[in-house]
Amino acid sequence: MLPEASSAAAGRRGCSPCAACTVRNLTVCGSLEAEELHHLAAIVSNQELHSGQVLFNESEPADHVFNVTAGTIKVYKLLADGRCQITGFLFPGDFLGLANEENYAYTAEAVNTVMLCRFPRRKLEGLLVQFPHMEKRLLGMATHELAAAQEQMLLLGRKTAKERIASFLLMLSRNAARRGQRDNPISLPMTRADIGDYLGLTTETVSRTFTQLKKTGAIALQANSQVEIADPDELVAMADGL
Amino acid sequence: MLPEASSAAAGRRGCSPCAACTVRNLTVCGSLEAEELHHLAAIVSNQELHSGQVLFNESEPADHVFNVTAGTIKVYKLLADGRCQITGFLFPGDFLGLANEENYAYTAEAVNTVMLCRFPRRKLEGLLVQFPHMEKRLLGMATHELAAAQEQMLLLGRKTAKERIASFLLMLSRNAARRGQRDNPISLPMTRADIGDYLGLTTETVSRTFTQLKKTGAIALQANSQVEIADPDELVAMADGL
DNA sequence: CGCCCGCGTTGACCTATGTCAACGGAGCAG
DNA sequence: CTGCTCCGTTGACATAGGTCAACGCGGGCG
Repeated sequence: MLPEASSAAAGRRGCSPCAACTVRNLTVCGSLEAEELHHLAAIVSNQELHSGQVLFNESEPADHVFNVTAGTIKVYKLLADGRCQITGFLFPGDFLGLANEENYAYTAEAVNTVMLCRFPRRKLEGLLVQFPHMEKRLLGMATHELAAAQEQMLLLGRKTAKERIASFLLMLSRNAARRGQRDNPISLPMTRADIGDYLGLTTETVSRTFTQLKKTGAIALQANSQVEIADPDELVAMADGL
Repeated sequence: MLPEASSAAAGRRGCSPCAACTVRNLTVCGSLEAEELHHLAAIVSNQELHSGQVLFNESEPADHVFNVTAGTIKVYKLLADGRCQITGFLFPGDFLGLANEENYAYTAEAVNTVMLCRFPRRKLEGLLVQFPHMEKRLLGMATHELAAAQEQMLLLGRKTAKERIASFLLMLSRNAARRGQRDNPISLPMTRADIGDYLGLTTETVSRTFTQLKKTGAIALQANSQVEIADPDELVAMADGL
């Protein structure tokens, strides 16, 4: 199954699959020249995951790093009694698996059908030495993620449920725009429980808050888990606690 | 005042101040050879801050990066109505000011008297090109911070007040150990309000939780804001929600 | 075709933590 | 010495959001 999907993808993309990659410019690979891309293509393999499948578990040996090319991944940490904190949703162009330690610091699980590029960590580290470009890009991406993490801490530590939901919707909207997709009716591939676990709320509170925003006319819920941002200014003001 | 402090520090350390730096091995500078250190020493200047002084404000142009050599810095983000989230406390050996964007993403303020090394960002970026060592180390530090940020999200999103305080104390203890200091009576240079703003709690809740831990015998409050961890195992269990 | 089962929603109620207020001690300034 | 002011602590009370429970819908499977 997997090899088949992999070769099919490679076939679609010609001799160097990476050269035709549609999300390349969003990620590490965007920093490379055609010649360098070949080195990358030589160590990459493709992988497909279905909803609910786990890519790797927290504290497993961190042998690979990945690039999402399609679908949505959630990344989370668990407490002993099952309490869950999702630390991020990853979309096409996002990178995951980077770790200092020998082991992953979190679990990664597919939210819907996901396509990934998979790189053996050792080999990628070898390439980093050859291509400082890439290391620089990686540092930039890590710095960017760090800023996002700090924003999320502000949300988790100090925002109300309404502010959290508003911030979340705006984040998704901006994220979609950054990836070149439409930014207004946004799609929520994840469940209410996932949203709750990301925002430090319960499903019930997420649901109630959505209905509240719907009633005030800030958003409109459409078919297929699409959400229309009816009043963007209002939502922005809400997200910032104004 | 500042130049005086700076030259005094340089004098104490001999011709290349960095060579004698006691926190060098904890930070970026630890990845450099003697020769490389000279390049770094050429662009560094020293700075002193007193309690409450702001090193830089959120959204100010990010022209410098810093290394803490003594004291404690708090780094925070504010909401329009004054709600505050401290995203980190920085101790000797910690690095701050890294940003992708043109501007700082947070405010940095001295908790007590602080000594810093200050690097012009442009010049440091120039050195990074020459010394891939350093870029690698920086990436490692960013990755480490990212893991810490995810841990903090779990804390803010899902832990109870007691679990937060226990986690906080253990974090400080481990941090002190990493810097080669004693790890048991730990010192809390920051106020209860600061601790609250870091843990997403109010001063009152922080205070109440400390007294609760004191009563159960898990910790003991000593003079000079020192806290003794009386029952480490108990505290660890508490921090993990067991 | 009809039955589950997972998901979202809503309601009633509960509680951890926030809010508001008072107070005592330590350090600093006059 | 004396009186602020800041900090930490404690108490009484309020509330946002959690918990528990019920229900409806829609899609996949038998």
